[in-house]
Amino acid sequence: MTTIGFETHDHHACVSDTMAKAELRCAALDLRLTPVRRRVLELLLAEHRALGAYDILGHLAAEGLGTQPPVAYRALDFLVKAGCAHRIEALNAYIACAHLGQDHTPAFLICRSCQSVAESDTTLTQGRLGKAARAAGFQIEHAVVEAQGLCPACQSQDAV
Amino acid sequence: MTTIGFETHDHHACVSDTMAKAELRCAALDLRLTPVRRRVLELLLAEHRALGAYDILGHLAAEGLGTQPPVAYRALDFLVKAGCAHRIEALNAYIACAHLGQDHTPAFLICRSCQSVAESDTTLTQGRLGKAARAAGFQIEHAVVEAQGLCPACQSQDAV
DNA sequence: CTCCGAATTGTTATAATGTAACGCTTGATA
DNA sequence: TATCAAGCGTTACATTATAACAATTCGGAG
Repeated sequence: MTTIGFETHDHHACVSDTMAKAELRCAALDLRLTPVRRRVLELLLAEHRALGAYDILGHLAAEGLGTQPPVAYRALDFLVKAGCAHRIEALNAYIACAHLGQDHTPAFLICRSCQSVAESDTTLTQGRLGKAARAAGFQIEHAVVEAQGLCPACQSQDAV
Repeated sequence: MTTIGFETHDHHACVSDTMAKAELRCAALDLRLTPVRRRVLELLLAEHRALGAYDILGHLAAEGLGTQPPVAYRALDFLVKAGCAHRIEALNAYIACAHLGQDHTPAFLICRSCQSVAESDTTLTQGRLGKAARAAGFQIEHAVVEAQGLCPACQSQDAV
């Protein structure tokens, strides 16, 4: 289980690496990473934060890539279905996937102070929730796990 | 860890029991369970399903208890803060708490076919997510755990 | 190469969800 | 009874999301 997001890291490499992986993934799955879709993924990758659909749309509009809501929603839906991005339900927002290529069930750690989001791995059917589901005869298909709180950096700042 | 929601049960008793507990809880906490708030809780309890704010508002309007969105949202916010109801982020909807009186972190099993919702208990800081959070130095304040899939009844029906 | 069909994009309009703000009412209490 | 905080009614608006259809583009079949 690895957590990505709060450590300092080579962000430029992190962005270009992930874009490269996304290219490969889409090619392999015969999905078309069109200019709008590619740009939306870049925008998401540029931050380790969740962005709302209308934030994205603002960037796209500024760059002449689309002005109406469906443009942003379509690109985001594509990226989510392709596994290149995740939707954060608690924020009505989207974030680039930090575990591209691995089949995984994401769990998020969302900082309420700086809005950064870390992506951690979980497994669907193991652990407590899986146990409870089996006991109830419930068949899990998709899980939303989103923890909100304070990231390490913001804990320190609060203490000051 | 107990799961409530998919078993057949004495629903009338389940509703009146929970209303009684809610009365006590609000009295104990010096919170006012006003007519609108009480009615909203009853509406939520009447179903083991999540209801949207505008579903609730529809009922309230039909009963002359309020016609504008803030009426429903205020009552729902009150119930959530009072611990008598939970918000289901993945559905933008609300459900009555099934573990009233126990301090708990709810986890939900949401049937995509019949929309029924079961509430299960989890603990915040134990388990995999807690482990990952501690490893990352993240301090969890609130967790959203929502699994979507098929409840036992709907699994059988699908098989037919 | 050209045409076809499917996928994608452009656009309009609107639906669904959620909140800010302000004034009135009510109920507890000093 | 005067006062004040909490709750409620209402208007108006903000934010998030989608339906529907026309126009365009792309890749492959012929």
